[in-house]
Amino acid sequence: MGKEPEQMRDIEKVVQRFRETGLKITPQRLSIFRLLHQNHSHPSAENVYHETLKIHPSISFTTVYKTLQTLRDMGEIQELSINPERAHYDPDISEHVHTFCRSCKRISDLEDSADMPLLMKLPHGSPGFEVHSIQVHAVGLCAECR
Amino acid sequence: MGKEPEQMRDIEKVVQRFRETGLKITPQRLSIFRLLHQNHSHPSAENVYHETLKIHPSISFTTVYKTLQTLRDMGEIQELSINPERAHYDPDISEHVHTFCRSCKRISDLEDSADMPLLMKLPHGSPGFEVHSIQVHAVGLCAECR
DNA sequence: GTTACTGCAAACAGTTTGCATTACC
DNA sequence: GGTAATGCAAACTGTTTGCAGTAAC
Repeated sequence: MGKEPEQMRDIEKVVQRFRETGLKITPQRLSIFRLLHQNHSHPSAENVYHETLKIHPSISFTTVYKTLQTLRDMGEIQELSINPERAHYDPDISEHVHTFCRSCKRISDLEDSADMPLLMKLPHGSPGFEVHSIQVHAVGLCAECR
Repeated sequence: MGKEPEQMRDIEKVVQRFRETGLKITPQRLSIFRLLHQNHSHPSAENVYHETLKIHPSISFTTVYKTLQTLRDMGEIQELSINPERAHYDPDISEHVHTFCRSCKRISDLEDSADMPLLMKLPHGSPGFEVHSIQVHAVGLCAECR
């Protein structure tokens, strides 16, 4: 069956944007792209590094770090400021609510974000402030940690 | 005229909670309490340190840092994870929307948070997740930086 | 061949801790 | 007097950079 078509399309799009911008497609980068789109656990840079290490035993943290920066600057992924200890990354750039567990530090998507579109209109009314994105974080304890 | 009654009450409450918990009221801590309640600019630990330095020229960053931790752990202030570079603190623990300017890094309160109570109900529906607080951040550019 | 990426090592910045001294209660 | 806070200095952790060698195009 191969890979899921959704992910393949996502990765193809990123690859195309890289080529258009004159950026190079390296095996390391491809692995990072794939990892981000397969894994929806909102990994930190360190997490991404350790995972890609399984495929590229000689990849450096610097490469992972710089690739994440590039993707973020292109708007292909969003950098989450939820965990004060480190940044986490999300390939899903649509606006949705995250839950953050204070105990295990896990970040999850809130499934039922039905009212989100309505919610999004809210801060656009701020006088003079140009909203690029909205982050909504529910901070607390997950089912396992309670 | 003296101090505004609101602030005095807030500070009195904190002082009382400290006494009840067996924590000591020092001049350094009092200055930090006052500063937090007078200044609504969502200061970082460094900001608080530099401001208190004007009153206590020998205060250390460690003291400021530890006092902020204590206040946060007591739930008297909230620690904001908006700016990935550093933590900011807010004595207003009511749920309200913050704007964060990518350029000048300033954090402000969104005045018009009328729909906030409605908004707050949303993530409480997450199965098994116990919500302690909700942070809503509008990230973008402020009027001055545009 | 040219240009950009990789990976190393080192620098950085904010945060956190251990401990002796000092101050509050 | 007993207990906790202060302030110093140093350790820590995640983030960021400079640069020589390497690989993509």
